[in-house]
Amino acid sequence: MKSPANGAAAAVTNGEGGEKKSINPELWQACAGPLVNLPAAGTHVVYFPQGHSEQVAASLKKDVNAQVPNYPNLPSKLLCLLHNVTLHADPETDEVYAQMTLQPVSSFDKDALLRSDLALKSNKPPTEFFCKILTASDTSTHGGFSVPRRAAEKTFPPLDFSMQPPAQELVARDLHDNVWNFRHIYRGQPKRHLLTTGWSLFVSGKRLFAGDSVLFMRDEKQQLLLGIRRASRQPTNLSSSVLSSDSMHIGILAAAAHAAANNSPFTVFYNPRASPSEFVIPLAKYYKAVYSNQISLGMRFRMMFETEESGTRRYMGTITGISDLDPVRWKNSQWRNLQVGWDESTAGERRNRVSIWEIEPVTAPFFICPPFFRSKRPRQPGMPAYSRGPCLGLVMISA
Amino acid sequence: MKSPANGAAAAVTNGEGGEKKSINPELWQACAGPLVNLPAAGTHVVYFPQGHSEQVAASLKKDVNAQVPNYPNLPSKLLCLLHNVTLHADPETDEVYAQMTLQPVSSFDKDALLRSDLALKSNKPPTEFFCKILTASDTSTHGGFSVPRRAAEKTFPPLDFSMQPPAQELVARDLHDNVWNFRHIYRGQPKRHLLTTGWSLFVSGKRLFAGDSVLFMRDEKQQLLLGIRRASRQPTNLSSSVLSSDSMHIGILAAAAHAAANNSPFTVFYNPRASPSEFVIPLAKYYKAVYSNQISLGMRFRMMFETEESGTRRYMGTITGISDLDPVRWKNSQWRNLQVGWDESTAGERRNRVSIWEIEPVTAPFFICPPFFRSKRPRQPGMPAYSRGPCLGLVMISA
DNA sequence: TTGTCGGCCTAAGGCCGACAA
DNA sequence: TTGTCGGCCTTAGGCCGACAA
Repeated sequence: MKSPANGAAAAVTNGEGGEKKSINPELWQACAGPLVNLPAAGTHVVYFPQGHSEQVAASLKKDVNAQVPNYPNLPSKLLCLLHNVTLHADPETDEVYAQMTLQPVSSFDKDALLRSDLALKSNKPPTEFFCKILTASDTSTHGGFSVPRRAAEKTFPPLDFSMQPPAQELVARDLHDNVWNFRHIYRGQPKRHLLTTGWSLFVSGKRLFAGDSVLFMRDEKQQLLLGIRRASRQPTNLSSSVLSSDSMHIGILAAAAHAAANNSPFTVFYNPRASPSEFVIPLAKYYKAVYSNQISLGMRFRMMFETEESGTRRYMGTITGISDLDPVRWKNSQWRNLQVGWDESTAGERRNRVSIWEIEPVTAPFFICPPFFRSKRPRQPGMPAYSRGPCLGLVMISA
Repeated sequence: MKSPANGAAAAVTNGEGGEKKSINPELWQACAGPLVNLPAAGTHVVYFPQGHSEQVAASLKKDVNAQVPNYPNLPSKLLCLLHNVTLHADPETDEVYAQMTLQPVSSFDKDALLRSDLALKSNKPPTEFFCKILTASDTSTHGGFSVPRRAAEKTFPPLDFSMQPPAQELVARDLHDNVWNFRHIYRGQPKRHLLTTGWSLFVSGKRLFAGDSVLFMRDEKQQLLLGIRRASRQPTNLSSSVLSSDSMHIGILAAAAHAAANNSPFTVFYNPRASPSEFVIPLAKYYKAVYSNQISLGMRFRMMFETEESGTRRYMGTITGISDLDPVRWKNSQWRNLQVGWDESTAGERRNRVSIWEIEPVTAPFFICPPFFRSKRPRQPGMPAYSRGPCLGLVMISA
């Protein structure tokens, strides 16, 4: 739990048994976005096959409602021990994703909950970086890259201003540890920071277009790191030539069902920029949300969203309904079972369904010493059904 | 069964519900290679999940022996009705593949066998085309494409030799119906055919390298068609960021098992250049092989292979063993259960295991009126077990 | 017959400050 | 502060026949 970036081991695997290079966890996190929070290896998590299926659907631009058979023996959530987390980046597109090895377990004890909670709280603050959305000028072959002033001053090594014009060579490494060289110069009238020589090689090599983002940061050795984020939400339906989308959906469910039936480990890939929501939730986060928040119609809440330029901001909303997202296949599932409306009319693109662990209720702030640290079943009967009922199946036993 | 290219419907789908453009079946076939023979829609086939699994493994450069659970209820072969065949090409790589909708059936009648046999025989001879492996000069930015003399004379529109030098504009369409323009000129000392202007755009657009192949053909309207074949056998493990390879293998098997249990349709993708062998076999082809060929150790046979430049040639070999490829998961499977040796020492790269329908026995040539057109079980007990036993499950009933 | 090279010309790449949003 | 443009120079692209495999 003390390894970098939420306990995730960082590795790139070039195919089976291929050479492994380490991926910088801070750079991975920066590329993944400020809302992504991977659970720590060795802790307990709650896995939602429904959300996993959604990610596949999103990756394929396909409807979830494919010809997928029902798996009546597969519950809508699985309590799992997270054995392993490795960070990856697609060698072609630099798309970041994480591989997690999960093992279903039938129960957890107080200690597991404490460890999960501790891991959540021990998250390092994210490393500082700067992120710029590329303009038409940045990506044109005609010129170089215009570096925002503050970004250059904060992230790049200082220039020697006795030179005329001040300039230096920058060396930056990407997620695959590939080296990129840039000429950094401070010139023009008015003066500004520019990357010239080497920049267009980077743009064409990564196939960047206006609207995509580039980000720079420095690691603990002060070395420059370089990541990208693509704007184009167009799902790369590359895999379609190998496997039908039906088979993929079935594969997800069958793998989880098989693992659940045998309590055997299974592997999932989480792609933060492809998926609308995380589907492997730290146990403590899940538990706090379900047992601390009393959900009711009309309830007010806040929720974090990512802004352009990789910032975050909260939006206010109201719970307008509580119902199953898929009443046929996933009855009584907590996966995005809250229907919501948003305060701001510009919030049209925001999702109209969320899960309880994604929101912060405004009426009932979270207390430092929540009731769930009592042993056994923390709540008595008589509470609202939606905050308790679906929790059946997550059995906490005394240590 | 009279539609072009073995009854396959030709379509490109750009994602779910996207615009559909037709794929030229002759061009698809030329890109797929001379050995590929798709079964006709509406006929019966035998589907081998084991072979399907091999294709996924090959696409991922992964071992088949992943953490895939056993599916004891899934037989090693499924008799299916082939509802639908559509031809596709990956929009990124031009990789060709076919999508087939299969429905497991429990039995077939004489008529089904006859229809399958008829479809096999009604295959049109493949359209003529020329295929050239690109040289370093062809792909360098320094020059154009050197067209083999015969190819230019056979496939391109004739030049006007009164011009000095003789030249023309060529317009060719690729699998996606994209148009490529080339200047075709006959010049130099000695004289030769060249493609100049437009060629390098094509090379960079398709990301071609020396060793890849390009092929030209003309359709029935005398329009020029243009396809590519990549040399690089490096599997594009693109899909790895979406689905773990375990889930893919499980998905294949679970989809087939579910369909088999319910006699419901399912969809498979067949990628001729990724897969070592076809895994959807026309019923008649399977039946002839299994019931006409008496396999024994030491038996001599011939087998077709694809040469460079898209030709075919036969190699001679000897059966050296008969055994299960995977005795644990696929017991008594006919999938590549023949161990073979090859006459030519240069045959080192050829497979050491084949399936019975892939070979032509030298000792027992196929007769025009084989015994399997008799109704009911065509052979009596007492025949070698390997040519009969595994056929259980394919039940032919009288019409 | 066709792959590669040197010569030569041209179009695209790429560095610059001007200017304005 | 920074996005886009015109000016101007450099480099890589690309067309040619020579030559040899």
